[in-house]
Amino acid sequence: MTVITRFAPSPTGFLHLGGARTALFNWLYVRHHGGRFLLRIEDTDRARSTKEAIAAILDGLAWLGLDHDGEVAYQSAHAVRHAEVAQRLLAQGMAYHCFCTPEELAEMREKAKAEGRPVRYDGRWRDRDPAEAPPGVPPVVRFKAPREGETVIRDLVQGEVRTANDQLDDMVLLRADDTPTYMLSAVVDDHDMGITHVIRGDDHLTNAFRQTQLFKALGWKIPEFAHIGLIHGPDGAKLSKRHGALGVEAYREMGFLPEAMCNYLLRLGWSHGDDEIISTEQAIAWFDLDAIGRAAPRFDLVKLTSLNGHYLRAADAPRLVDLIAPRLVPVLGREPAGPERERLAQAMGSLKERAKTLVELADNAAFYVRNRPIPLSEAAAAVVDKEARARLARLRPRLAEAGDWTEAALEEAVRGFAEADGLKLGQVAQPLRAALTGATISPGIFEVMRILGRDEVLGRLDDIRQPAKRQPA
RNA sequence: GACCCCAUCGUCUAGAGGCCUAGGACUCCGGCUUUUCAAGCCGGUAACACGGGUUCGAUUCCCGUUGGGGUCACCA
Repeated sequence: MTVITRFAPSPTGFLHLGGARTALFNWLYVRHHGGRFLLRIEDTDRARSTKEAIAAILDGLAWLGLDHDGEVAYQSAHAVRHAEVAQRLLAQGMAYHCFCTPEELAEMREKAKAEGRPVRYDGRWRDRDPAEAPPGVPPVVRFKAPREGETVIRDLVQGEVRTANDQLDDMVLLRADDTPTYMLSAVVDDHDMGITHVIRGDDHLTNAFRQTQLFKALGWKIPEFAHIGLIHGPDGAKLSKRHGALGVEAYREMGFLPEAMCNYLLRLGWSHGDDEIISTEQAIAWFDLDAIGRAAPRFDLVKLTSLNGHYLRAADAPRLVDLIAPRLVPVLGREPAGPERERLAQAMGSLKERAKTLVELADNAAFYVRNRPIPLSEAAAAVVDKEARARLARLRPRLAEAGDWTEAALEEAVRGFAEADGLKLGQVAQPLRAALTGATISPGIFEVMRILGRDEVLGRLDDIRQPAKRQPA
């Protein structure tokens, strides 16, 4: 049997973390077993669905590298088919017209609540003659759900879960305006698309019971279900706006790499022994549903950040230069060009060890391409006091005359100077660092000098002699 | 409230009756290295929610309690 899964987001917002993880699991399951991963936009609520949301979801998936097979399906395009299925159920006596008004329903709910009874539709039109229908009330079509017995689903993650049928009321299939509801659309589309495995958030677990009943009534094969725990915030409650729940594009903006995001999301609720760093290839080879934990995991930005640091260090220089180039526009006024990019590429090796996000990386790299005179941080300004400036002034000719502009030669020159002056290396290196990078923290100073080049180094040393002309950082 | 689900360090988790003196990762704290900061390496703090069973033996199985979560729309 070919495995066919789907990711079926409703386009009412960005691709949030939970959705991204659901998509990832669906994608991995298919890539592992061989099969098709379909994408279906559940836009049956046309009032809340937007083009922007669809674009954001598509962008998010593309960024994460979760490519789907075939064309994107839009659920709204199948509305006629869905309605036909409802009519068929109606004709077979497995569904019925309900003439309750919204007000009547609200009243029913309130009364049940007040009496401490479960809030459900009481089935008052289930066996009533449509001839008794009140005038002017357009009916909805409700599913005639079984009232006895129980519905059991064998969930691939949650195990066997059962619910008494009297806990489930008669759901609406077709609204008063004849449009299909989610419950109907999802079942019909899953059947029509040949979905074999429904992997989705745990919040759909109760829907699985109703959908199972519908599948049965229609005489269709029921797909396998796998309900994965929802991602929770630090306080244990479902990730929501109040936790600052963000779309994946926000994490991209914060400087996270897609591979770090995928690795993090994969390890959130799923594990393979003690493995932490897992490549996409390994993930495909190892992934399976039975290793998914049943409990809801909490989102931990610190761990994501740490993982991102790892992938940043593993990334190659040209790619990182490409990624930070747009982030350098604020300091350069434009994206870095040829020679600047070359300089950045050379510096990337040691720069990436000092950053956990692309934001940090760009910040730390900026001094390499800044125009002179470079601004000094407060701490750096404090380092280059009068004495330190005098020291640098004495060092300058030595550098100007240095034979080779290699790290070894530069180190020898600076160390020799420090020794001759009876100084510790740090007493020379820190002022030098401040003058050349504008900060008290940077990669090794000799590497910085080498990459900056003799002219730039001497120029920046000259700049430091006229502190009055500088702008504060 | 009803129904359903869940429960190992702060967090993500390993563990599928004796391999557990409960392992790994992140965080945190030390140390090494050192021109700063990282990275790296070494070391440390930190958990089986509670109560009953079952068993020669429970983190692992069963029941209950507690705690947490999810769902109860003409939304998806």
